[in-house]
This record gives sequence, structure tokens and C-alpha cells, in this order.
Amino acid sequence: MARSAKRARNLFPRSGHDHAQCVSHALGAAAALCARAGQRLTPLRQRVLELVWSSHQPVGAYAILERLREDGRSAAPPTVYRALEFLLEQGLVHRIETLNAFVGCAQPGNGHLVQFLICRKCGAAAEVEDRRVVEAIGRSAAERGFALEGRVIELSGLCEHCHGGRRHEGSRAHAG
Amino acid sequence: MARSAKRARNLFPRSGHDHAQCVSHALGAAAALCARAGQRLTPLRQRVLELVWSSHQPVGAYAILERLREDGRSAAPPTVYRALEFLLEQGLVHRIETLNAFVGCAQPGNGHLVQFLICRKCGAAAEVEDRRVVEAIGRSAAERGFALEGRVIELSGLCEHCHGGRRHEGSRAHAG
DNA sequence: GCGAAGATGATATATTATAACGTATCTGTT
DNA sequence: AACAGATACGTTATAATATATCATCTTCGC
Repeated sequence: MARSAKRARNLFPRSGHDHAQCVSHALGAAAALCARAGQRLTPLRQRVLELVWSSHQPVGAYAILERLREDGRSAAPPTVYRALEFLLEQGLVHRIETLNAFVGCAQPGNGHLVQFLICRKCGAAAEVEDRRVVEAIGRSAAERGFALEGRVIELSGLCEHCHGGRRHEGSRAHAG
Repeated sequence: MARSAKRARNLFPRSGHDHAQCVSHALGAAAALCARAGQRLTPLRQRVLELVWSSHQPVGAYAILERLREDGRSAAPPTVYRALEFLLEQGLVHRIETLNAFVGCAQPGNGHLVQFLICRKCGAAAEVEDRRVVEAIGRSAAERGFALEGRVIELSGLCEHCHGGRRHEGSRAHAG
């Protein structure tokens, strides 16, 4: 299934990781996807995407707005929200409901059904796509006669770097 | 065990159901729980709880505020938010993140880990507690070295009453 | 009744998000 | 190149949601 390579990816990158590469990878993928979809990744939209990717912590719309103004642009809330709306539609960013904030999509173009792990200490949000979770939720909804359309699954806690590296309590997994 | 009786409960009550009973049941359970916990369910808090329970649709804080004012009370946003904070702490109401709104807890005092099914047509939110979903999520987090603390699981779609009674269709879904 | 803790009142403001309308830019066609 | 329609962006105003702060009142244990 060629999944093992993907699992090796760092969910919560270490603070020392090469973040410039995260950004350039995301921007490259976005450009490719928009080109394929016939959508216009304008300079403004690209810049907003870049700002969303400025870290692995979800970013608020007004934080993005400030940064745009620091760029010297004239920008107002709709400037940011419209760009974000576009990026959400293209699947390039996700909205984190519990934070009213936005984070770059780690696997754009996958048509994925994702969950988020959100560390309350470092603030980072990791995108996870666990088939078993998606299936359990799908079954749960179906059994109750509910025609499922959208899923918001946001899990808070402490990431691997923020809780002393102790392994979880209760399940058998080796990981890493 | 002894779950089957509970499963018979209507997730999404019919429009014709006896809602007064939902409310009085909720208020009674709340009074009992607060008494046991040594917490004060003041008239204001009780009234806010009653307003949250005014339907099975999540209610916004400002809608509650208006109703309080219609009661003749002097009320301001903090009035409502403080009461809601109390009710959330006691597990008597839930916050629906995707709606910025609040809904009564169907099973208070259970220490439950719940999911919500939210109908985009009728607006009702049903509280679900599916062990398999909770377990799948717990395993997913644990395998990734994430110390799970909080779960927000909000599923949108059409409830049994709003999609013609058809049973689910394989649950194909959109990207995020 | 007294003092401390808790709850509410009241004012102000912060934060997040959208409506509405005008202008500019891009795209495809002639 | 000129045009027309569609799309994107600028701008102003305002809506919707949430919290900070301090004063007052109530309740509870003593």
C-alpha cells in the first residue's frame, strides 16, 4: 500500500526541523494542484498560504492580517477571509474549529478525511488520517440513520515532544 | 450492559414529541447532580439551562441573552457566559464548536466521551456515545505518542427525519 | 451578625467574521 | 488591440461571539 513511507513522516516536527522545506513543499504542491484544477493561486493567496504555513501552529485570521500589513499591503479582514476561503475550497488549508484558526494541509489533493491532534502546550496541530477512526465514525453514523457529510475531529492533549516522551498508557503500539 | 433500554432513546426526537418532558427531565437531573456535587444551581443558572433546552437545536449565547431580557432580567453577555461556564463545568451542557452554540447534555453525570450528529437541515444536534469511536480515537492517539485529553467530534449531515428515512449510502465524503 | 467566598450587575472592549459595493485585473473572444 | 464577462481585490461598515474588570449583592460557615 505504499503507506509505510508516509507513516514515517513526523506528525509533530521537532523544533529544530527544516521548516523552510515544509513551506516550500507546501507552496509547490499548492501551485501544482491549482494549475491542475484551473484555479488561480494569486500572489495574495500564495502569501496567505505561506503565512498559514509560517509554523505548525494554527494561525488566526487577524494574525495573518497583521502580517499582510507588515508586508506593506493594504489589507482588511475580507482580504484574509476571502483568501482563506479559497484555500479551504482547494483543500490547501484546514480550519481548526476549536481554535478559530487555520493550518496548512499536510496532504493536499488527497480528498482525505482527517483528524487533528492539537498540543495544548506547544500549540502545534498535527493532521492525522486514521482509517479505523473514519470507519468507526462512518458506521456509528450509518447505524443511527444519519447521512454523514462532514466530520470535525479535533483532539487536544500533549504531543510526543511535550509529555516527556513517555509512551501512552493503555495500548500496545511501537511507533516512530 | 443494560444499554439496550438506553439505545431505544430517540436520538433525534420527532417534531411532535413531548418536549416539556425533555426539559423537566433535564432540570430535575441537573438539580439532583448539583445537589450531590455541592454546587449551586441558582435561579439564573437554572433558567439558562432551561433556555438551552428550549429545543434540540444548539442555542447561541446571544439568543439566550435576549430571552433573559424578555424575562425582564437585567442581563449582559457575561451573565450568560458565566452561567454557561458553570453548566459546562457541571457537564450539564455541551458546547458545539462548529456552531458556537450550546446544547443540553442528554446524559449528565456520565463522565461521557461524546460525539455529536448535527443535522444541517433541521439544525438538531444529537448526542452519541459510541464506544468503538472512542476506542478507535484513543488507539490512534496513543499509537502516535499523543497524550489525549479532550475530544471534539462533530459530525454534520442529515438526520433520519430529514433524508427521507433512507438508510445511509456508503458514506463517501468530501475533502477537508 | 461577621467575614470570606461565591454569584451577579454593569461597563467597556477584544476577537472573530461577514455584508455590501466599487474598482481593478484577468480571460477568452472578436 | 478592444471589448465583455467573470473573477479577484480594495474599502467601509457592521455583525456576531467572547472576555476583562470592577462594583455590588448574596450565601455560607462560623
